[in-house]
Amino acid sequence: MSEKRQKLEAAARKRVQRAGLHGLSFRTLADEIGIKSSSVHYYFPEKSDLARVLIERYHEEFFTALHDIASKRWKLKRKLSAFIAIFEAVEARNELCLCGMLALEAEQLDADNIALLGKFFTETEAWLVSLFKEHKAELKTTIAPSVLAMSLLSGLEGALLVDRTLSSRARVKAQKSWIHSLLA
Amino acid sequence: MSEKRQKLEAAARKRVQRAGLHGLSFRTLADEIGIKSSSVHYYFPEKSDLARVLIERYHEEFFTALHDIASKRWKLKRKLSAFIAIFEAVEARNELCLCGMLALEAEQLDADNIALLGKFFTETEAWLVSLFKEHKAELKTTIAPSVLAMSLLSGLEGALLVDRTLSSRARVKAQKSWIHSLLA
DNA sequence: GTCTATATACAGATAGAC
DNA sequence: GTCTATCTGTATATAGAC
Repeated sequence: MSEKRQKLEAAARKRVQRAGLHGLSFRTLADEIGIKSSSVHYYFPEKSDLARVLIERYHEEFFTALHDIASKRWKLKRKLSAFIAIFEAVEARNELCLCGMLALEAEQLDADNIALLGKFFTETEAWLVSLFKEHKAELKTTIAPSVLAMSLLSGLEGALLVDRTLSSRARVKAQKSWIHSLLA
Repeated sequence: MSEKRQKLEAAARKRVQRAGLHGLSFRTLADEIGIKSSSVHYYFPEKSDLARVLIERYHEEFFTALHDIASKRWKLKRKLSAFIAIFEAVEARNELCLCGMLALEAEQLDADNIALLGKFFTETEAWLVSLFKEHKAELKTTIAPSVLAMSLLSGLEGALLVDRTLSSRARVKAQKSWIHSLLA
């Protein structure tokens, strides 16, 4: 992948995680990289092409991190902390989850991209479910793993959103202390 | 309040809860009501004025519902179900929480409106905290009421967002079953 | 690959007549 | 209160030269 393309993707992603897809324009994106907007169209013919690439790349990187965590010989508590740390890092950069942001803009996205978002969420939940099942002995709760997985992911996505309006990090922290209270 | 003004607010609110503030234009809003966009400016000089009114009205109605719930002689479980039902109703209309939607668009809002969003979230959490304290005996958990409150609200906001990409209602349901598992 | 130039559409907002 | 008309800005996208 060319250097320009990489710079474009990085700048676009940061902008989307802060201001949403509609908050990203080809003009300002081009300005930031030092080219003209018509040149951005050379790399991404339409805006939906750019959105698709951003989601796919985010998905890739996110699951690379998840696989890293899963491969470690750690206790459940530490693995979950590492998972939550991904969201803490996003929050520390004053950003939102790319897929969470785009989910809110679903009305403006095409069906393909919405499907990619759905895939991101269900696969993340599936990863959590397998984690909970693998470490079943370390969980002291009767809540079903799938409910736990959905609640944790929803909670983190919502926590980023609420915290943002208050310049706080308390809600992501709350998610962490809630989930930790269920561990042996 | 005039009838036109009321119609405008209702239509604007529905549109924002589906497509966000940027997905609402004075032109299409005017078309829907049967007036011209310049007439919309008569009621709401700038778009931020409309946003402010929408947040304030949503806040009002939301807390009217909360006060109704709090005044009932119900068990905690039933009160929490009624609270969650507010979000289920939003989801059933294929909408998002108005404040959750605007939180994602925070970058485009002015400071006053962001403050109103923060107020909505903290007051809702405070309401939940007082509810948990009032019904302390019905709670079988060591999790602090404030953590519980933040987790539940974040969870519901995030659940609406994730469910939307999957045309599902499973995540709001998961929030309900998670919180119910903590009740005596 | 990148540019200039432009087509086209739509946004928020205002002036001034009625 | 509502209109017509318009200003101004910005967006996506494309054509065609270099």
